[in-house]
Amino acid sequence: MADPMYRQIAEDLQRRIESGEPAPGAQLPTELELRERYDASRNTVRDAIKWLITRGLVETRPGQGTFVTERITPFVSTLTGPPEGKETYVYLAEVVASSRTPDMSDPRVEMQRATGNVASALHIPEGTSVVSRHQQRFIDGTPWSLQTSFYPMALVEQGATKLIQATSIEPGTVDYLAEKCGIKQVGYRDSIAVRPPNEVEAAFFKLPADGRVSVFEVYRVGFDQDGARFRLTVTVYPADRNRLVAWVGDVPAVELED
Amino acid sequence: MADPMYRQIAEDLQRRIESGEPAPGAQLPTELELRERYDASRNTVRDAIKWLITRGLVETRPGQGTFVTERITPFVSTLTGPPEGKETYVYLAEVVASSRTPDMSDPRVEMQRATGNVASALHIPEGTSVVSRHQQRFIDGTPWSLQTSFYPMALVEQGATKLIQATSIEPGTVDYLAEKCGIKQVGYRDSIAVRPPNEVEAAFFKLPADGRVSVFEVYRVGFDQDGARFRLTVTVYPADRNRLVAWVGDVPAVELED
DNA sequence: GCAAATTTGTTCGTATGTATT
DNA sequence: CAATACATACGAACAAATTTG
Repeated sequence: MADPMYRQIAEDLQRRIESGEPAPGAQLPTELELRERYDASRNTVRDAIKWLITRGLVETRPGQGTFVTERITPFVSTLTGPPEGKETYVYLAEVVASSRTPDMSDPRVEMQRATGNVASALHIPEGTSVVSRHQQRFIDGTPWSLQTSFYPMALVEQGATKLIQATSIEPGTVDYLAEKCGIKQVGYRDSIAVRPPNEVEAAFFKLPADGRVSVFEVYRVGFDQDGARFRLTVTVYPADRNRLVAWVGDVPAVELED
Repeated sequence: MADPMYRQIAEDLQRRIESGEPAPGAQLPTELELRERYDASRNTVRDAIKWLITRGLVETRPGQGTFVTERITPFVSTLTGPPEGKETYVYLAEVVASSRTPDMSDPRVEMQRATGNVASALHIPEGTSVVSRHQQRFIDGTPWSLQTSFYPMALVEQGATKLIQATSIEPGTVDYLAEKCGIKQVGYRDSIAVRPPNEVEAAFFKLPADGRVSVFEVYRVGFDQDGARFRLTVTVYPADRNRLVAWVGDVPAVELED
């Protein structure tokens, strides 16, 4: 008398899937067939399938059936780079092979008052005016990440007026701020957390509506030559198709591996 | 005619929880009470609660009720440090306050043949003999991470015999290998992924059995002065109570914030 | 383009088991 | 031991999405 029946069914299916039969992409027997095979009710079979869904082993498509999930070759983003560097580097099998590059939408620019998270990350009082620049980023058409950068409004007053224009800043915001305000980024710090996606994120990344796939949330704070914080960038990556890399010291170039 | 009823119930409850009523830790009305409030069946109410569980908003305790989950103050681990550095640094509110330190079990040492992941990370052929050293790590009694390091058996043959003893190597394995084999770690690379926990991990970290809370998996490969890979460390952290930090360039010491 | 068949999604009702107080 | 509350399991019906004829 060990596990409940739905767990036993789920574990039997899991063993079969992990042994490669049915293979990734292939369809499982229908709920009615499984009901007969395991001599259980359809609801119990559905509980077993739900358990497998939560673990990412299968996915269901209404009107079609239940399928073994296929492994995605992940995008690899490197967090570490030159302190004065512009953006996060990305390596991925397809990019390397076909020299495709990330693509991003024009920014949506908003004036906001700094709320708790933003204020404490930038070390400014809550309610301080900030500019937020929000972009959707794609790789080869696939939604890759959502990025929002926050800058104190004071920078705009110091001449960095492009910050409040809804166009990309070339060759990069860090260079632009150095030129306009004399702010040089001498370092940055990333803080990485994992959480379930909100509705906007789930829709953009086309994540399953059940909130099973979580997202990486990377807070990057930029420091200038005076040790002051002048920029916060929050980047959200779906955890099912992304991998982050950080390195220290003397290491060879990144290849693709585990 | 928008969402199904269980979603509407879930979203109503979510709004209430996010507005702070009921507060974290407090109990929700029982399933039977909710059944009456929303004029739905108990099963539909349970579907709504399942949806909230998946998103980490509530948890159920058999015989007691359904409760709003409490936020955990996370452990913060810093990935970046000196290349020749020994271990990952940890900062956390309680540790800083009461100067508590991480605590780890004696290693479980095994001789293994390198499988796919290990072999490709260490750039050795599959089947090569390796030593694995597995440790459980706690902070103030709380399960914090599971760590397994893999070393090519060749290092043992070169004199690093402590690798196959089931005791901690003080002051650190990196120092020990420098002394015994002349291998100096000049850099390392971390690769961070997120996945659902396996059964061992779920049990050790006391994660909910439904696989909802995922884990960080950090692969750290150490490189020596010849650019060769001599060590792979795989560390697994439960994502609900951990946060990773990486920094580049000149940044002030870490404080606790978002 | 439409209708039928197939398959999963939602909702109800009911009964019994198990954990906690 | 009894009461309470969640967990599991069954059966049934209809809805919604998709494919097929």
